[in-house]
Amino acid sequence: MDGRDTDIGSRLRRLREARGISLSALARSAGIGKATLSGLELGTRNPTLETLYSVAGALGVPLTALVLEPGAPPAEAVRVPGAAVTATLLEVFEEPTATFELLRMHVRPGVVQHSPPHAPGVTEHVTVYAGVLRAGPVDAPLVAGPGEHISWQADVPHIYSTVGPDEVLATLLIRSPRPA
Amino acid sequence: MDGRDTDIGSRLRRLREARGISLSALARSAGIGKATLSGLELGTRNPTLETLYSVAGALGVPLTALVLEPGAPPAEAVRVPGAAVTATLLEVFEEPTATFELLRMHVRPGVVQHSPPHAPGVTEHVTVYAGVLRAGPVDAPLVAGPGEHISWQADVPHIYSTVGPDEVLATLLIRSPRPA
DNA sequence: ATGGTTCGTTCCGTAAACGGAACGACCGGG
DNA sequence: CCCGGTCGTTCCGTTTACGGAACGAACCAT
Repeated sequence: MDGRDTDIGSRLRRLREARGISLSALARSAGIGKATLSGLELGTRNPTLETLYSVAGALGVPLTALVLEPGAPPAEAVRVPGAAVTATLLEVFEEPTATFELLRMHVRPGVVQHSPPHAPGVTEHVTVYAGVLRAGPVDAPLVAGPGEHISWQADVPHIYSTVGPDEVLATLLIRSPRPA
Repeated sequence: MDGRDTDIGSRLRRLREARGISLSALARSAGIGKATLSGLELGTRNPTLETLYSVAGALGVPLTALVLEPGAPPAEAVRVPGAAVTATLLEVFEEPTATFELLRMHVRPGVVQHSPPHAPGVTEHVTVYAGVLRAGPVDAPLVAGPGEHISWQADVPHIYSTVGPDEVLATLLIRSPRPA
């Protein structure tokens, strides 16, 4: 019953420590008591919605960042039946010279996904979060582990697959130059 | 102060009535009191996280469906007073070994943003969409143009600034290793 | 009419989330 | 050594969210 609260507690503590601010300081800027924040991070409290809004606001994150459910399926998932890759479009940027699509990408192990060539000049940029990804042109694929970033020209046939048994989680950025 | 609660209340009532179930029935299946649910829908209560989980579960919706405004503007921008950088959190990834925060970042020209060091091991990864960005450790900043990607260790003081008169648009990925 | 059912709200005692204060631990500076 | 400061936790009185019960209203069948 308190498992979820503990989840939120540890997630909250990591978010706070990632910013390098103290518990006292965060409590102060959030306008809540240190006891409240401490108990929240330790999972010994069942926070009120108002409290959650306060800390989320002080951290500068949306409330959903604190209450993210691990098992919740992403609503916008684009799933090609039987394919290795599932992608969720995060945002699209329309720039004068190009269009950018930022996606979150899952790659299931054991399958090699072939992708047809895109329009000329299109490049793909992947930042790997988890697992090891092998991706790129079919004749010259690249490999990237957690935290690494790879790019390639996508106007030729290219592939996505995992290296090893683990699922790959990454962000995929597709840059499509605007036809002049 | 209760504006947000009212928001959740009316959204909850809509979700319930869309399913054609009564307040009493939902309270029963959620295992909470009718008084609690009534007050929640009317916006006269400040619900506990546990209560929200119960209701969301009984409705068969993720918790974010109650908390997130579907048509809400991306009003999560984090603005440091008088600073050059405005960032919007796109997503948070919780991995066994690290936490990733993916942000969309704007950098205004003409100002140099100084950022204090983060926790040890934190790295930042930027993919530039538009403009030219100069960022990284204060003593060794990196430069990236559109489509380019740079990374650096963020556990030392670092800066963000533009090169040239144009605003910079980029994605910022912050990787915070989980303390072992 | 009348009894039985369910509706959503309000009342109320209890459990617990809240903030302030005190605590020991830790850290430079004098 | 001994401060003054900050750290995160714990203690404690106050506030309040909780569920059970009671309420009036609406509805239906007899």
